[in-house]
Amino acid sequence: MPSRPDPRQNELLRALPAEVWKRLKPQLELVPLPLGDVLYESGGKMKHVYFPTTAIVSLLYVMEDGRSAEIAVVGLEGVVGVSLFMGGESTSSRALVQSAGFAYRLTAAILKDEFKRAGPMMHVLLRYTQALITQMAQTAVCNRHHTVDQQLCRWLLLSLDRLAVNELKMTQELIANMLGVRREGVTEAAGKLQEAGLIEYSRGTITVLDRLGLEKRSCECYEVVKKEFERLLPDLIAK
Amino acid sequence: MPSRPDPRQNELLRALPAEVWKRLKPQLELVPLPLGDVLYESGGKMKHVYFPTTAIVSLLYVMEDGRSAEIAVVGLEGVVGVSLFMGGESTSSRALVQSAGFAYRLTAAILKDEFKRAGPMMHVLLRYTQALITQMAQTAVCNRHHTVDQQLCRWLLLSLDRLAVNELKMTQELIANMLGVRREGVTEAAGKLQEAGLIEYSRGTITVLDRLGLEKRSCECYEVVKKEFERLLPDLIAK
DNA sequence: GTCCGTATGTTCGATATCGAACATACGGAC
DNA sequence: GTCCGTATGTTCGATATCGAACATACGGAC
Repeated sequence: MPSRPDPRQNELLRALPAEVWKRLKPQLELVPLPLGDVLYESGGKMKHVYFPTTAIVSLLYVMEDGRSAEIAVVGLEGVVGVSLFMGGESTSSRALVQSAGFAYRLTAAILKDEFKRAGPMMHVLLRYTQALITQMAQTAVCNRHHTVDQQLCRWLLLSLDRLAVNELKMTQELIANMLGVRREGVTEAAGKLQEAGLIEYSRGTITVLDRLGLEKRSCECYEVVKKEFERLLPDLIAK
Repeated sequence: MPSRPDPRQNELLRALPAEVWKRLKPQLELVPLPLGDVLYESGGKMKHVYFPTTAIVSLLYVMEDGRSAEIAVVGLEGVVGVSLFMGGESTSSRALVQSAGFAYRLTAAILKDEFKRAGPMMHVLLRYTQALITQMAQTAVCNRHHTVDQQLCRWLLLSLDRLAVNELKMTQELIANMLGVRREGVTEAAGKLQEAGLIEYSRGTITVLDRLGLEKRSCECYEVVKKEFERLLPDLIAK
């Protein structure tokens, strides 16, 4: 893990005006997020919201029979725990650390107080939630219509966008759980991508060699989500 | 279509305290929503939000190749156009009238003004959005793991919950578009349900005979979504 | 350097869904 | 009552994914 990161690496925190930032900065608590850590369990009460800087967190739904599927992925562009300020206190999904790193967190009480001011923080959070909704909707469509090959490309790209490096610490088994397919399916799809020279992998590490190539092989879902984030988030500061 | 309905049939409007209601009531415009009407097109600018009373609206994503999938369904328990107050102004999905009826609408400007007061209306809308997020997440998982048979049950139940009657005006072709599967798949699944005595249908009308039976055949997804709505929405008024 | 746990690779039959083509029959318009 | 558009029914080969079983081989611990 890298050394103590700047909280402002998180795009939402960076978007806050100085006045708000001054108020919140002392309340932020740095937490290391090791791979596999569970930030929220389905149905559990949320005590914090997390603003990742170098970590990536998957929002994962686990079914009664143990099968699972990723609903969305959150990195430095977002926040984990939107249901806290939306009013639910809990979600029906699990928040799982997909890539180790750091995050800053705020307690539920402090976040809700700040949200209630109905100022810049609220606007930033709501706008991000809107982008998250798009990602979830796109996941639903992608699950319905696209092949494992395409989905793997989409997934790699979405993860990559939330990291500073082009290397993912991830086994095929874990990716399979995220995509909600068999491990063998991922092996096959990843094999094709490696053969095509787009990625390289071995035992828990995937290196992306040709990002553009991945984008070409991916379904439209990646582009749609990315563009929506770009549309909603760049002018955060102006709000 | 039934005669002029009471706007308070819509659960979100009903949840508003008298003071807010007095302010908004004169601004509400009754609109008939005929089957197949498109309230928003993907990417289009939203001019209104719609509070259905007797109509049902599908949030549908249409892909480049024309294939589609439903992301969520909205009826008297909700509102169409959450991205308007979330900050996006538009969504990447289409809002399609799935069952004819009525809705009341507010202009974007009036809704945003009311939202900005950060009062009961805001809380009601955010809480509903949280429930909508659950529905979308569940759709993603359901698309990944469940059979067409199960999904048809889930879909019928979700639609039924948003209607006053146990009869749906819907062709199998349209249901197929919603579920994102072939029409033949729906014919087969519906055939099984009819044979089992759970539903009865002919040329664009589906009557549910045995609701409990449908629930038994459905995947867990229906229950999860329903319970989350019940958890989030009954205490709306207390907020 | 060796061993062993675990990540990755391969194969095969089963199954759900697809895509296309065509058949049937309901029910409103006339 | 007849006609015809359209909703529903049926069949068949193709394909993606599943589920299970087993093989291979990397790389850290010792």
